Parts: sequence; C-alpha cells; structure tokens
Amino acid sequence: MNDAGHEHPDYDPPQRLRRLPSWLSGQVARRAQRLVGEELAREGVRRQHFTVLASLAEQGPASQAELGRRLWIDRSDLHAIVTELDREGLIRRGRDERDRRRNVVALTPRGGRLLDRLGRRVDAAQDELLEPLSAAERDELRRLLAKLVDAQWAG
Amino acid sequence: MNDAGHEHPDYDPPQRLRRLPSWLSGQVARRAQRLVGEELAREGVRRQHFTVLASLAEQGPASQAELGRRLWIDRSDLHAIVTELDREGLIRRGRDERDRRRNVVALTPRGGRLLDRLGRRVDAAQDELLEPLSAAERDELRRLLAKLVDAQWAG
DNA sequence: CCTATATCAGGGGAACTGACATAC
DNA sequence: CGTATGTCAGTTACCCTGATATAG
Repeated sequence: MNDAGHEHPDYDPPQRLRRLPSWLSGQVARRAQRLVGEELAREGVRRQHFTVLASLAEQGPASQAELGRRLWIDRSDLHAIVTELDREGLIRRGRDERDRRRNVVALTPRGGRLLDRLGRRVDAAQDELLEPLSAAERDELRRLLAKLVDAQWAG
Repeated sequence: MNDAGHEHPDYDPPQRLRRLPSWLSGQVARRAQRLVGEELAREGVRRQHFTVLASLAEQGPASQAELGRRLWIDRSDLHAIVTELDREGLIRRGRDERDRRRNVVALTPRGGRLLDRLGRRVDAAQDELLEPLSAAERDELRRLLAKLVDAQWAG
C-alpha cells in the first residue's frame, strides 16, 4: 500500500501470536473468565466460590488443605474464600475432632440451592463461549483440554 | 469405604469442573502462562513485552493505540509496557509529525535481536505445554482455539 | 463540537511467596 | 523431631475503569 497520506490501520493480531497455543488459550480463557465471572456476579459470588461449592457438593466435606489440592487453589487463597462462604452461610466450617489441625468444610442447604442456580448460569456462559463451534468440535476441544489438564494433574 | 479412622484423601477435581470448557481453558492457560513467563523472565521481559515486540516486527511501526487494538491490550497497560521497552532500548518512541497526537513505536535492532531469542524460548514452552498431545492433536487444538479467538475478534 | 490519543491514578480478582503458631 | 494445617501479610502480573490534557 504505502499510502503515506493515510495508512490503513491493522486490527489483527500478528500471525506469530495466532499460532501460539499459549497465546490462544490465554485469549480464550480471558473471555471465558469474563463470561463466567459476569454470570456469577449476578449471584454475588466469584469463580473460586463456585468451584469450592461444586467440589463440596460432588465430593463431600473436606479440610481446607484438601480442598486446595482438589481444586489447585492455594491454601492461603482458599482461606479467604472459605471465610466469605461461611459469612454468607453457604458452607459450615468446624474443627475436625479427629485431627484438630483441620477445619472441616461442608456445604449447607442454602449453599446447595445457590449452587444449582450458579450451575445453570455457568452452563449458559459455556454456550456463549462455544457458540462458534459445532457440537463435535466442542467435544473435541473439551477432550484435548482435558488431556492437557490430566497430564498436569498427574505430573 | 467409610473408614472412619483414616479416610483416603481425594486429589482429583470434581467432574463438574472437568467438563467445563471455561475451567479447562483456565487451567491450561494458567500453566501456559507460567511456562512462557518463566522462559521470558530469563531474558528480563514479561509476556506483554513479547507480544508488542512480535507485532512491531511482523506488522511494522504503530501508534500505541493501534498496538492496543492489534493485541487486545488496554491503552493504559500498553503505556507502561512501551515505557519499559523504551528504557531498555528495545523500541524507539517518537511523535508522529503527521498526526501529533500519536507516538510512533518502532522496533530497534536490539529489540529485533532480543525477539529472536524470545521466540525460541516461547516455542520451547509450547512444546512443553503440548507434550501430552500428538502432532495431529496439537494442530486440532490450535485450530479450535483459533476459531474461538477469531470469532471474538470479529464479534 | 465531537472524537482520538496519550497519560495518569487507582481498583479488582487471581496467583503466588514467605512467615508463624498449632497439632499431628 | 519433622510434617501438615490454618492463618496472616504482602507481592506480582494482568485486566479494567475513569479522568484529564492535547491534537485532529
């Protein structure tokens, strides 16, 4: 082109980045977290609150340290999350009398009811995120991402 | 099980999360950013520095605002990044005399040489990230992620 | 007058590090 | 004694919002 008077702006990312899985996954994750975060904010919680509630519902009560291992959330961050969930009455936290270092964290009925609503909102966000893909492509993306995550977990 | 004396800890994430593309992409992106970030740190830069250098090398000089549009980085963050790159002599920043609102940002030879090294480090991180996948799976993952990112860009 | 650009100040959620007291 | 847990303080990189001065 080389139109010195008025150059055409370029709004595309460079090919160097467009071919990088790390960059692509970062962009997708950023959008995903925004979509999910907006949905969860309508119920007054954040993403990590949702993951903690989901783990308690599906896998049962656990200590804070064990929750951290289940979800790959740092103990220190988990402490804040659990404190907030406790204040809202969504979980109950009490000393484990068989191992008095531990706090046993358990879902409350109120937490369970909120989780149902959160689950529907999160699912809606997935649909919006994956809208450009066919059903088969969605399955394949899930499978490939899960394969990477599983290897992380094992490694 | 129900062994009250010594329960087996559970280190796996709940299925509810393992099936969520938003959660999966977040985990993959987290690891990807750590791997890439560690590589780039050895050269004294961060991820956003790399993306700016890559854009300038491939797409030529640009104003800060245009760089932000190319890379989906906020103008405000870009200002800090460009200031740091300038201080290190990796880019040159000067007023555009044809539109004196703009700073023209251009790669320096030193920035170009650093970019070569960064590129090799970033590619090594991709290999480590994708190690669990076959070549065909890597291509497919790239394709699916790019399809989502392209739709974001267009939308 | 309205818009675009660069700049500045600051907040928010998340990831992470290091320290410490307590209980096993 | 060493290790695991909960707790506290603080940092970092990134994402985002709002405001202002200046130039088109």
